[in-house]
Amino acid sequence: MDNGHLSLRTGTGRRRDEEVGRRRGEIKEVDFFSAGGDTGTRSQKVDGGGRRVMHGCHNDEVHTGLDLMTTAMGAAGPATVGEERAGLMVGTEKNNKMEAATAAVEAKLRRVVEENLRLRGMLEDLTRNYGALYNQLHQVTHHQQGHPHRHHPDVLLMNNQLPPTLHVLLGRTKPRSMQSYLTRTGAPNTPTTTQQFSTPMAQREYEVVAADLPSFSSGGKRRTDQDEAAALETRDRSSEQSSSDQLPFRKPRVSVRARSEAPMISDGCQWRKYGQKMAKGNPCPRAYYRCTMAIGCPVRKQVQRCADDRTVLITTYEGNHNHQLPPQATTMANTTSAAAAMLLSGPATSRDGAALFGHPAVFHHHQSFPYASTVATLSASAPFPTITLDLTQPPAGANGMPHRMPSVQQQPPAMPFAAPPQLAMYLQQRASAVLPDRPGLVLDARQQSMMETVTAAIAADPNFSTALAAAISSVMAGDAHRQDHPSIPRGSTFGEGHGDGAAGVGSSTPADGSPVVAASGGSPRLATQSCTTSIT
DNA sequence: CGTGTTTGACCAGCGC
DNA sequence: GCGCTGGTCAAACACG
Repeated sequence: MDNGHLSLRTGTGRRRDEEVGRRRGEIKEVDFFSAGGDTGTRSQKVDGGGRRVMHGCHNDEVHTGLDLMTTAMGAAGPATVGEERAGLMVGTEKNNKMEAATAAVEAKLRRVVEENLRLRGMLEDLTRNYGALYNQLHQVTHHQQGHPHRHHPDVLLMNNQLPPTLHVLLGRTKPRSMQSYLTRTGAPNTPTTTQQFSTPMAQREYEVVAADLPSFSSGGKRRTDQDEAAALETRDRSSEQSSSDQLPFRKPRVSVRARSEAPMISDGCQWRKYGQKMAKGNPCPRAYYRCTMAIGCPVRKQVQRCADDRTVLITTYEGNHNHQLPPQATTMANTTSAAAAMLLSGPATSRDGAALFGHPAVFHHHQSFPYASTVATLSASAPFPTITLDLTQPPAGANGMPHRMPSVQQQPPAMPFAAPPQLAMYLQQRASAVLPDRPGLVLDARQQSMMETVTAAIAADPNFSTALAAAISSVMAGDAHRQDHPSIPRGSTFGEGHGDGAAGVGSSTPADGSPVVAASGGSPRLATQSCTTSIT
């Protein structure tokens, strides 16, 4: 890339640059990446006298030609016939010179356009290679460090590319578990898997999933003999299966960052606290809950305040509910599923995602779905993928996202729950639009599993779902979408739209009195009290 | 008394 | 092998 600049800035063009720069202090760089046809136009500047001055390489001739014409036909016109004849002869000679100069300039322009295209190709290659290398570095870093949650490189990457409202993070949450997984699943007996991890694009080959295997297994302990036997049986069975349908011990996780003073976000399910631990690197304890809406429901969640910002509540869900969710959540379940499908259908979720990145069609997808690339880049990197929904940041255009309006800073209005069907339809349409050449998009098992987790974790509560929907919609649709569906808020920070957890219960509590509050059992007060003491 | 929380202990995995 | 850490269990406790 630099070569292009250097080679094209040498010679007369560079001298003229320097000259002009001395006189006016103007731009010395040439935009090589503007549209090929208007390269010359883009490099023109208007000097103080209104004349066009050409900057950059090979423009001297252009400037000369134009000046010849303007001076010949301009202010110093012929005064007499003789002078006119002489002028015509002179003009013919000048026309010939001008044509020659024009031809030379055109030839040079063609060369420059070709060079421009070549440089653009180089830039794209470099971009792709950088992305691939970054991911490799990321993977290596995570193998070497044991604290993926802290200053996650994915988050840094996303912060460069995503609107702040919704960070969809599909990354490994526990690197060491990969080794564990490989060990448990008999990696030595599955050379394909290990080889995949050692290849340059290894992170895209983590096609190990667990759709139908035990939805939740503790990394912990105290298994009964039956459990152990079942686990061993599962292991044996898994080792016999292809690597594309196994991840027997962990479900994908959904982590939600929400700014709330409440001790726990309302997600519509009933939870029973079964433990609390001090986690390393965080003065706030981590509370462990399991779903009690149905006997044997494997869903667990962890609730912890962010160490850096105590107002941020991090809730991590794991596992899939084995029971029906509240009916009012069905619509949003579809919505989140559609959103997850689209998020997970990013270009790099394919095995050759890096190669696809530069594909024109995919590039088009990036334009229409700006963070798909990020999702894709990260989606295949984890055996224990985690979707992180960051609802703590205002969906403002502070990061310069062009599709945002200043008004998004406004507090979102209470969202009518009638909106989600529209959003669901929209999301599903968008999911199709993202990959038009893959109309029958089929998620792999891991993606499907993650989708289920997303749905199960989020779908239960209208308020939570609304906030999530607002975040997703604001990111994906921008203001254009809001014009179509003005009832959808421009974004919502969970907990702000309906007050704190306790206060927010009223608006969402069903008439039948069934608990919608984030609580264990039917005692909201107890739950609040408990959580207040446990999450401080 | 039933239900849910608290909290210390236990266990497994991992790194050194 | 040892220590650290995350995750879970279960007895003790609190509350309605």
